[in-house]
Amino acid sequence: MPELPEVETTLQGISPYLRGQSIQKIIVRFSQLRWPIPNNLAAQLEKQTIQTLSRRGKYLLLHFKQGTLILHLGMSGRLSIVTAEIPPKKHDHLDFILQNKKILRFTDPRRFGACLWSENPAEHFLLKHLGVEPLSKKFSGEYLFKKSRARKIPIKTFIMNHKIVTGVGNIYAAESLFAAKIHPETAANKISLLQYQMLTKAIIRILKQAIKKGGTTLKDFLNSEGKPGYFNLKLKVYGRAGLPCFDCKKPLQQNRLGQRSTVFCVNCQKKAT
DNA sequence: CGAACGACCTGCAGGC
DNA sequence: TGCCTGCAGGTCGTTC
Repeated sequence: MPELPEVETTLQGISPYLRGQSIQKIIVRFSQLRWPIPNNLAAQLEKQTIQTLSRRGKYLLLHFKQGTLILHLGMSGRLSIVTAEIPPKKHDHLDFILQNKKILRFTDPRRFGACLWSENPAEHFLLKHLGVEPLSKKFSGEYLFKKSRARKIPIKTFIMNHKIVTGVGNIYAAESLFAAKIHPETAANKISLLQYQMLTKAIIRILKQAIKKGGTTLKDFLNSEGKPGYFNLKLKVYGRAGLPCFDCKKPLQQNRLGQRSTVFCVNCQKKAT
């Protein structure tokens, strides 16, 4: 489900309910996520106050006086704000019961998500090596150009590497490359500075637009209020293999690239040589 | 160092 | 209806 826009949508949805609230109780129903939820989480956080919230790439961060709770939604994770009348369902692994009686509920069928605690998040192994934020000033065509000179991997794999730039997943990588008219299999070091500048602009524009629309709902993404996002109405290539390209009307092709399905237009997206 | 790929896990669609 | 296969929004860890 979640790439950067979905995580950002989630952050914006839950923040008003969480900021300044203390945690009354934590219920862990199932702790085996990508990494086990720490045993001492409840002892650590009960009666403590969530001061602020933020996002780093696809990670959601809840900041407390003593440290930071790091949440990742994996492929199928979701956070919602519920009340005690709503009984937990099968994959509702974790509840944070707040002072205001609202509950922050973590749901994740595939359990690729994570919930970890760190007293020094900047040095945490999951966050330490993350690259630039695509919506920050550091993200530019020059940056990608420079980082890519020794890289022969396909450009799509390159921009999905979060040590380079964080938060660009399979949907938005495909959409951005279509917008920039770059073939997803082009070697990263064969792409010109000018093309990287176009690509950077496309990524920024598409991510911002997706956030504005509340993210992309394919099967099951719902925001924290249980409402879907509407960016899927704007998708031009993702999920459209075999259907006509919106620009040239030729059928879109689907290849497998770095173990991920990749849809593109052979006609509009040219490989650099 | 970079590249390729297996691994983690459930749910669902499609073929037989 | 049921069984089997393959695929799904992520990304770490291992191996070469």
